[in-house]
Amino acid sequence: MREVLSLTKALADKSRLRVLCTLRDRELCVCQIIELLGLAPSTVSKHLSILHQAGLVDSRKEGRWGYYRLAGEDAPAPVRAALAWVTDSLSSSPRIGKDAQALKRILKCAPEDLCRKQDGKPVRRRTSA
Amino acid sequence: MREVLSLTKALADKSRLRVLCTLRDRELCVCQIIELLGLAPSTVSKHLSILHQAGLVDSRKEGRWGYYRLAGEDAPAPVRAALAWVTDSLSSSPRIGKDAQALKRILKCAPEDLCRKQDGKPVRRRTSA
DNA sequence: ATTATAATTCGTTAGGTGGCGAACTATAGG
DNA sequence: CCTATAGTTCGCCACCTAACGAATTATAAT
Repeated sequence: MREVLSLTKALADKSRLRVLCTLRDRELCVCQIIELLGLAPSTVSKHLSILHQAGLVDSRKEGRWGYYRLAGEDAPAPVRAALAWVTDSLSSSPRIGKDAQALKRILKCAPEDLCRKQDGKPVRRRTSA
Repeated sequence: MREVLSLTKALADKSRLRVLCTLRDRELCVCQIIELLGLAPSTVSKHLSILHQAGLVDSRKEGRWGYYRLAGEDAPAPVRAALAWVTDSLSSSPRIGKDAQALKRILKCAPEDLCRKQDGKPVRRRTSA
């Protein structure tokens, strides 16, 4: 019961549903998810932590960069079923469609550019000469 | 998105998950659900209202008595999938097993007896004579 | 009609949750 | 070593929500 409840609680938030749907097709860097949601890094980190604790996403560290992806085939059946249900039920949602468009734009930027933008600083590589 | 979110929020509560699992096999009267959960009638009524608004349960009135059952085959696909996921994922939960046992006991009482007990009054039909 | 009662609605309260910024951690680069 | 930075943790605040009892509604029984 506790495991299922941690799943349903993790799914009971709009931002977290958006993250799961966006991760459906590709692994993403934290800074890319921050850009997508338009929320403070601390907030996004908390969301990802909740998804991770529920077992819905896996994560890996590569240097300073953190990457998240949907839980794989080795995940428990309830987790896999939940992911299938969510991504399926939301596949035709306008909001998720917009996110998919936004992701295309985000993927054109290098991750470091995103992080600079998030600090409110100009992207040096582009502003300097 | 809003519909899915109303579903996940409805599922993100222990009492509501217990109700759904208990309704898996049979329609139940409100007073029986109150007895099962051990919560105040007003609280249970709110829970049932949330489940109903999310489309997870149907209800009918018969005189003073209210009955609830799981949404049927005419329900939208996300609803049916959610119900299948929940009841399936929790089928082996100890808590749900206990509820199934408790339900057997509850079903042996007439509904009116349950309601009297809930008022803290003795069940007259049994205490008298 | 009056009373009893199954259930819901309302008002309140305590605890949970999402949001942010500041401080912190850990890694990359000078 | 020292600075910069990706990400997390912490502290705080605003809002939401589950819980209860009281009041209300609607139906059955006397």
